[in-house]
Amino acid sequence: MSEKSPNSSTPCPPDKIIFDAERGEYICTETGEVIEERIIDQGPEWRAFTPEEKEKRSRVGGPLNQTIHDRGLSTLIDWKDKDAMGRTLDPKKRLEVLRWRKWQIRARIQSSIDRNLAQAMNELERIGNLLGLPKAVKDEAALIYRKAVEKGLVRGRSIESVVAASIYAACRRMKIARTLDEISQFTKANRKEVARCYRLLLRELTLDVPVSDPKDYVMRIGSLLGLSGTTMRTAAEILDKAKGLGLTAGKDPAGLAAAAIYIASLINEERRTQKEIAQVAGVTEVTVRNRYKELIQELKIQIPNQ
DNA sequence: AAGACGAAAGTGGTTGA
DNA sequence: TCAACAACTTTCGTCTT
Repeated sequence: MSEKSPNSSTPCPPDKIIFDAERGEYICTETGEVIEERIIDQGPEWRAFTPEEKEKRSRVGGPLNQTIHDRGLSTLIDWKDKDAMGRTLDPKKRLEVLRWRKWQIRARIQSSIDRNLAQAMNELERIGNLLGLPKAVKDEAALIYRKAVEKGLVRGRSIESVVAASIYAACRRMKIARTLDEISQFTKANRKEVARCYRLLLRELTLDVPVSDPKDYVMRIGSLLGLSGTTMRTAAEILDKAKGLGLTAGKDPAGLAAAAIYIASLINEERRTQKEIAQVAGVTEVTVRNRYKELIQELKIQIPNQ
């Protein structure tokens, strides 16, 4: 699916390629092109300053960032000063229980953010992969989510829905066209909830997100339908003109893109049915038809028959 | 038989009082 | 908080290829 390969045909002088260890990508300093991503860092994920430390931390078991999740089975120490049989505890025992409680609460607070993040990253990775998102988008989403956790926005909301909202926000910012429906499809949370979280993120984190452009959808819809570059370019031109005439305001960008694709497919004799296009665009045929009708009318586009 | 078209009623979200 | 409203969906009947 990905066209990116380490030895792609694009000329990029070897001395211009640098390795970005943070992101795990090889990047060309000339063009900014990502040569290869998902490089596995073979080194340890910790630093040791003394030989003893190194000895102590040698790797056994999984990596440090594995998800640690208590599955809701963590022990709770009751606030009542009774033992399991319901008897009142003697004063000495009481003090001891008090210490346990304090210790436990502290440990939980300290690890709660980490645990939350670990679970969220798991979830993010899962959804991101199902949607086929590039690493850069997942990173952006992770960053947004982390900020949300730090601001305490996740409290009272499900991790899943906030993760989904972060992904949506990241997609919007990176101009990767994905609808809310597509993203919430892989989540237990419904679209409404994800949308609400998304708006919350925008407001609380003051993310600036560019207005979604129907042209962003053209590429994806086009390639999903196996259309030629010419057709996609035609569709983009149609959308540009439509924008100039102010036809795009308040309309579903996916629907507009679908209609533009439909028209372009007719012009370039790569005909696809309205149903096919509507399906991959995530709108109905009716919407495609309505946009189509508006576009050819307002732009005075002639469809060559046959 | 499948696709295109359009009308009518229903739905969820935004806006403005 | 509620009602009006625009955009979109669902459903269905008709016409065209």
